[in-house]
Amino acid sequence: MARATIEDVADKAGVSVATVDRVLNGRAKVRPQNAKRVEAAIRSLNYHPDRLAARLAKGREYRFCFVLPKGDNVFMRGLEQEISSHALHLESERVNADILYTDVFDPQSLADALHGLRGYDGVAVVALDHPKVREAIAGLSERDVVVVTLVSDVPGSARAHFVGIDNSAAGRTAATLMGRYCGERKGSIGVIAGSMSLRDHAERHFGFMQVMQQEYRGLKVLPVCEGRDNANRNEQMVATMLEATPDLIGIYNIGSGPEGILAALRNKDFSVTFITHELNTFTRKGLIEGSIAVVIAQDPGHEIRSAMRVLMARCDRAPILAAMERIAIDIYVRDNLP
Amino acid sequence: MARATIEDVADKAGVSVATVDRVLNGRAKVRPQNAKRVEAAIRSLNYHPDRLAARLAKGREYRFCFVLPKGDNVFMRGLEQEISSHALHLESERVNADILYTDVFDPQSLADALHGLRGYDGVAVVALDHPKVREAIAGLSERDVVVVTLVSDVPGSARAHFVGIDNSAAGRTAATLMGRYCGERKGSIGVIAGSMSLRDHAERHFGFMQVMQQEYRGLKVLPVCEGRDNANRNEQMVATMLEATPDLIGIYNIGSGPEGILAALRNKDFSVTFITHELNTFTRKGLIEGSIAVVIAQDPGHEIRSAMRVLMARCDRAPILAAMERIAIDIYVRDNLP
DNA sequence: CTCAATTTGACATACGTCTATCAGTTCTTG
DNA sequence: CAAGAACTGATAGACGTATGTCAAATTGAG
Repeated sequence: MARATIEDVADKAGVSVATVDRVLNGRAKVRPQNAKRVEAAIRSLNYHPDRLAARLAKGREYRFCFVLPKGDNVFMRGLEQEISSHALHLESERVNADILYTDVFDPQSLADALHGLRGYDGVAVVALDHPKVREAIAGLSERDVVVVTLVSDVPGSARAHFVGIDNSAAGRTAATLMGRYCGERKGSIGVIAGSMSLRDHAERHFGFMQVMQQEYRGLKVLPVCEGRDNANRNEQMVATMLEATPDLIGIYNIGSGPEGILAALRNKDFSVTFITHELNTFTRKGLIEGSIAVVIAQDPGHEIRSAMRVLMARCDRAPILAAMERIAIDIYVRDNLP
Repeated sequence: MARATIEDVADKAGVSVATVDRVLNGRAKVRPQNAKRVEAAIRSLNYHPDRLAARLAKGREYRFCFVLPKGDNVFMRGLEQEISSHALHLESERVNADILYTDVFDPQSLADALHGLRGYDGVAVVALDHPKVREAIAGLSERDVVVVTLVSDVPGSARAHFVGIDNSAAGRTAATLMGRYCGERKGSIGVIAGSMSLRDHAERHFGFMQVMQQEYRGLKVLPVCEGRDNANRNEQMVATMLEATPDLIGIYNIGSGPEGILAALRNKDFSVTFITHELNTFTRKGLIEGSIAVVIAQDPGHEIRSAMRVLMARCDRAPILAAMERIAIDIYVRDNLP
């Protein structure tokens, strides 16, 4: 048998389609007795409104805004590219996606940007975990704007969903691989981060330390060096580190700017196990030539598509499919590159 | 401005909507001169038919059939489960998915099953690479049934698409991780497969050997043991192997039945690096307790969703988004389990 | 039992496309 | 240049839902 329509429901419940519609969309008062019968009919026919028809009828346009950090962070630029290429693909789904750039490191300007957004049905934001930002998210939410956090979460805020990975698990993953790759060898492990005030960096570091301390006591983890995700600073820091630490056998790069670290390691003949995050031209090349042992990544394409799907579903008050929206912690070695 | 409709195109081209429709859907002959003008109008307005409206109007029902091996292979049962749970989810997309079970190891019965399919718009098949199967796929294709191969490909056949991973790359990935995990240690590596006549197993073995021979000469790879994916046989084979090979330091399990291998390794105190395929209750538990070092996997949920999307797109003659349909070779360690 | 308030039903229009029909126009061909 | 063939336009109905209007039915209060 074909799908049930709203008319079937009306027949079954012995009321008119108008009344079914009133129940479904809370359009007007319906006597409880009738509402009950409608609901029973819906259940017994397993009726679900046809989303296609509903969207067509509503002529709804989804207006979304993606709020991204400006700057030359390769990963963020990748996200940006995915957004534009998807907005194109989604034109047939009536999705309009704008991109707004803000300063990553300044909670106030991010909060201001969020407060200034008008006319959007949904907002996806690469957020900073700060009270001002949390409050801005609450503000949007109150105005019925669906908010999802992207890549970096603001736990406990009014966001409807977080699209991204568990960063402390990512850090633990890095540690396990570092420990296993180093095997029986003993020595020091250097850790480079962008800034420990970035929640994702701090979380990765936390997870990394947790596993290293519990399971790989033979490896001595050096204090974090903060390079602000800048390749030149990273290069300099690693060069210094190499001089000061003759027994350095591994480096974990928590943030961006791996090319600086690679430059500093150039003449170490791949003897230092280097684990870093995110897949891009530099890290891809590093994996292939052997200078990078492992890359831990999240798929920006998946994240953008997931954010769009979640925003759309939330706007329609439709359920989402958890398994489909889970963002994986991807491990790449030379041989499983996409 | 809002999306262009078929009417806008008709106006712009100075013809009627009927003519535009004839051009779009090849419904009847249109004078070349008019066809040109319509196409120009489509381009200049960047017109794309609204898929929602089109689907609604066509009232199209997609009828798909998934052809899976019968038996108790955990991975296949996982696929099955994903199909049913998705068919449910896709009821709102008008997708009907049946499942047909066949004998994996018999090309003739698979070919017969394929020949016997009637009334489907699309077929997804976990195939065997055999001339009879290839011919059966060609037959379906001629009757305008879209065929995609799932998990195991039939290269050079008339299938429209392959949904699955590159198995020789998966084997290489396993080898790289095995080599790195073993580090400086020297010793023997055991390899267990279901059957080398299964294309995916043979390919994984090929990739594994390729990397081991080129890069990890210190490790001696033993000849493949074929256990028909049976846990008991696997257990027995590994027990024998352990006795005969005192320097065994790693096992690569190409196929299914890891629980047998785990049983045989029980009292080895995790000193053997065990790498196996696919995520399930056994391998998940093994990763957590430490008896399995790495699991190489493909996401069955993703594969089913991808197969459905590809089938739908091909039926509509719509393009697919390659990046979205790429199935990744997933690497799991204890810390990045979903 | 009456009157007003509340609830309901029937119907119309719209969303953008598909499909079909039929009369009307333009083109071929002899 | 007439007859037939090839093409085109106008229009209608369908898909399943949303939304609005208005009259009819039901209810509750007094």
